[in-house]
Amino acid sequence: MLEVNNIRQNIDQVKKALAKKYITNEQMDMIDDIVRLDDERKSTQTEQDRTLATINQLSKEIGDMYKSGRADEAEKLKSRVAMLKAGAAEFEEKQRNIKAKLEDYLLQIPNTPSDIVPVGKTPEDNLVFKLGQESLPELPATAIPHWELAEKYDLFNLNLGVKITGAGFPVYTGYGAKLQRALINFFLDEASAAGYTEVIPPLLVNEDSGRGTGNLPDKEGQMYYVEKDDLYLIPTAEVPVTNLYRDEIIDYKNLPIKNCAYTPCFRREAGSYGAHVRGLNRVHQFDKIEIVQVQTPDKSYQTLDEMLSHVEGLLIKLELPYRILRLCGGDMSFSSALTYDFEVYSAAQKKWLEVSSVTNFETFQSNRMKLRYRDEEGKINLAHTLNGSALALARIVAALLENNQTEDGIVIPEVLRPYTRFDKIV
RNA sequence: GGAGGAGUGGCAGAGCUGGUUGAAUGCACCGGUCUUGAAAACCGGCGUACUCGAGAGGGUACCGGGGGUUCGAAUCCCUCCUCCUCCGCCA
Repeated sequence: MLEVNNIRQNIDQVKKALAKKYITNEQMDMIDDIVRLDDERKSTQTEQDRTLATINQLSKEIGDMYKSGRADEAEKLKSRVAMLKAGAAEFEEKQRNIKAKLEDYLLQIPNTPSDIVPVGKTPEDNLVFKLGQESLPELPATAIPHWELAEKYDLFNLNLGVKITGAGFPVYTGYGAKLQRALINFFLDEASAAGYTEVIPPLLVNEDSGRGTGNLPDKEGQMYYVEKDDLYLIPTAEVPVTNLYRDEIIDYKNLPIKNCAYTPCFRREAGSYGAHVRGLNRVHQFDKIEIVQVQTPDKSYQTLDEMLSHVEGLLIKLELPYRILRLCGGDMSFSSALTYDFEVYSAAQKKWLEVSSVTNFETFQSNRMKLRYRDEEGKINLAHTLNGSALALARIVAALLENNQTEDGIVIPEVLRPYTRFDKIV
């Protein structure tokens, strides 16, 4: 959620920046309405406060009158207070309506993209910020996609998932399951080594948490919802881990906060079916290690770079061909100020698969969740929040299987062998 | 799930027969005096949000959340949430 004062002070820059996200004319108009509504909110508040102050004053006098036995005078004042109260109630009603509308508008305005976000509408317009290698691997003609490899080596089974749950819920078996566990441990160890504190959060969150990170109300349809208990299954560990600091004021000495968490992630992915979602390319449940940081505004972009190097380091160690994209305004998420996507090349499908998304939200999430910090001077400000996948498993597995297939088995990358305790899937 | 108790400032803990209580007191924390330095002692400061004001400073709201009674509520009533104790059930 954008800060009203920021909109107020930099309205032209805000509008210009939001044009890069291709917001609608309706949304553009809301920006002016927000300032107008905020003016109304202030003046109403002032009037209301004045009325309440008078009521408080009179109530005190009434009390004194009763104490000194002037009950008749008190009765007279009471009727005056009654009138004032009616007025105060009106102001309150007015104020409630203004605030609701203001909030409604504010929630519909996406975050302003950073200056360096490329202009563009679709994924084709994303900037290839870095290509991890000079050429892409070429597999022999006999190479097969990962879902066929899975069948050949009994690594995972989607039909079994259909039987016990439904489409998009893979059942990992044997080497496949072990590979999964090895990757989780590898990623967690790497994050710990990079200074992240490991967290195991709940996998279900309440509405306030969903709202805090911006998943509600914007992406309500993406999350599984448990109606009976009014809880949502997490689409990413970002939601519980960032919300750990909701409504907190953190001392600047304790920043940055660096947390990592492994969790399964649940996504409904409503409406996306067909050939491009085959195998592990897009599933409803997958495992992911997420890194989350809370940082002061002056250092958050430095932190973003640090997170990028961390993720890049993982891909290098896994010897996977990758590229880094800087997302264009039209392709980045509602809450993001700047996002880099990491894609790995899955050589049998000849496809780039997104395996990580690293984002600086600046104050967009912290404003929603009132996540603040106290600076050297004791002043309280909104913190910046950032997160990134490090990494998302299902697609990493897909690429690993495809790229490392040989005549006599699938070769496990060197760094993973201490974790898998086998060199090759046969 | 059933019965009972409780939720107050960073923490501990008063107030809860309604009226200078945004809230005693202690601890913690910050500044100062003293000291060679430290400790102790003493003095002062020490919530958040919104709002008015150039500033000094003022106003409003908040004692788990929401609603109600009243001229006036941390204090009374309703409701929801959470925690504790006992019983039941269970990994």
